[in-house]
Amino acid sequence: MMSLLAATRIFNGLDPRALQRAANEAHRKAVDADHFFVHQGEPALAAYVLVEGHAKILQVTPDGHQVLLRYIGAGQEFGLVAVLDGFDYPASIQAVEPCAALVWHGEVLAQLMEQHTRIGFNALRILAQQNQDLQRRYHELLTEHVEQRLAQTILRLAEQAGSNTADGTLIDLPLTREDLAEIVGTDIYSVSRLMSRWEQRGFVQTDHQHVLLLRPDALTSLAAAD
Amino acid sequence: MMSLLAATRIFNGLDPRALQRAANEAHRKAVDADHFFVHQGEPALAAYVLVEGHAKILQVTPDGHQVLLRYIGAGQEFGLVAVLDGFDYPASIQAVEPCAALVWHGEVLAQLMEQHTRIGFNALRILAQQNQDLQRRYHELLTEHVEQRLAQTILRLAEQAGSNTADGTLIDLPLTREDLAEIVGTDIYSVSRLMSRWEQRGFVQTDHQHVLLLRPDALTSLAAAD
DNA sequence: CGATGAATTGACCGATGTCAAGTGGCGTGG
DNA sequence: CCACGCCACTTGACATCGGTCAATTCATCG
Repeated sequence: MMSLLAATRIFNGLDPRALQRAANEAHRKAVDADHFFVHQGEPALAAYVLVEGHAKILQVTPDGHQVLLRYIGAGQEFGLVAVLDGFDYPASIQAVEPCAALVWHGEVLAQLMEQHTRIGFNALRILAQQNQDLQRRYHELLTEHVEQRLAQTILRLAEQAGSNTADGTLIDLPLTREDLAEIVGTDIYSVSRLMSRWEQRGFVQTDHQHVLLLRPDALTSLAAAD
Repeated sequence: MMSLLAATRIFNGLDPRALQRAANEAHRKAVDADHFFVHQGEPALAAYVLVEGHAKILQVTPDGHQVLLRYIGAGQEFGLVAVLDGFDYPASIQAVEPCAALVWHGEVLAQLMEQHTRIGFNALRILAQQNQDLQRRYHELLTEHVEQRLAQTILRLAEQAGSNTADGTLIDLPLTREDLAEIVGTDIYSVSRLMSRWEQRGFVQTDHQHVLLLRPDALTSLAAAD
């Protein structure tokens, strides 16, 4: 478990003794596919590091509109705001397959941070990167069209959850048209139309909730199109 | 200067000796209206706390498209990523009026953080709040129309930079139609049309780069409209 | 008083969201 | 094992929001 922790961004660069302490303080939590680790709006009491499976980070509006912010995989953390007082979880975390995570109570993690400033800097780095990522996508949303954003999205997913096959890169996630629509910020019809067109042109191949990326170069140029 | 620092989010809650140390390490930097403190993409070497004036935080795309993320005023900080190695500024900071700021070199601030974990937690809190704010606006962008977003924007600006007058809340910033367009993510024509309509209905009153908010309730209900 | 930049307004059109109808595949239960 | 129903997906027709272009007015400042 310690080597596992050493590979995470939040515990990166810690000396073995500190890692051991962190490991001792952790609990383990498993959830079934489609179930939630945490719900948006709840008081943020604990921070998590995913160790098995993939999960969605998503938000819902009062009117039921859902937005899928991103997917996370093993080694990635969520709920870091738990180290701060008075924060609620800003989003919900839903397992897309059976998942397991390590859990730290917020106060415990805060203590670890006080004694090992490295963890604090790591947390800052993580939040700063999330910020940059969000800013980039915010920008995309303001300035780019649905086709470009969908192309970007598929490239990003292939990068972070893709496995190489003989034909191309297969995205290892159950990915419905609705999921894609919630990421890109459109509806399933527009996604469907674009995917059909790309499939005809041989850029991608889709098969029941799975996407196989054949021509990343083609999508890259679509994404860049002015 | 110490009481000034004590009121900032980043140095909030520090004991006087630590405040004194922080104050000793700071430099002061002034810039004229329309000039920049930092430019997007430059290596982030220093962190700033604005002490006079207002500034814009903005991003540009290679194609010249500009996005105005938010305004900041006295006591607010920017460029905190400078405490981390290898980060570039994610946005540019432009003074909208003559401004002054306190400046810390990234490494100096990092040292302060190591010795006063409180600063680190403050920084985490700031980034977490920025994240939440961005997520909320990301969500708005995905799900809401231009009219709702413009209403939201004006309400937000009135809240953070408004002064109460006999007639209503005056937004104390030079605010062109283009500025609004860059915040909302639209063009000056759409902004102009909406503002005209609202002015006819008596919701707002505009006068050469200034906006006077007369009926916040009306804008609130517009912003909430489904 | 002319020049420059901000703002307005109308006409147009395209991207994209909405609605409707239909296909296909998979799992469940009879 | 079959049939039914559900769910994901597709496709077409249509409506509309809002972005683009063009022309004009207005205000400010040198």
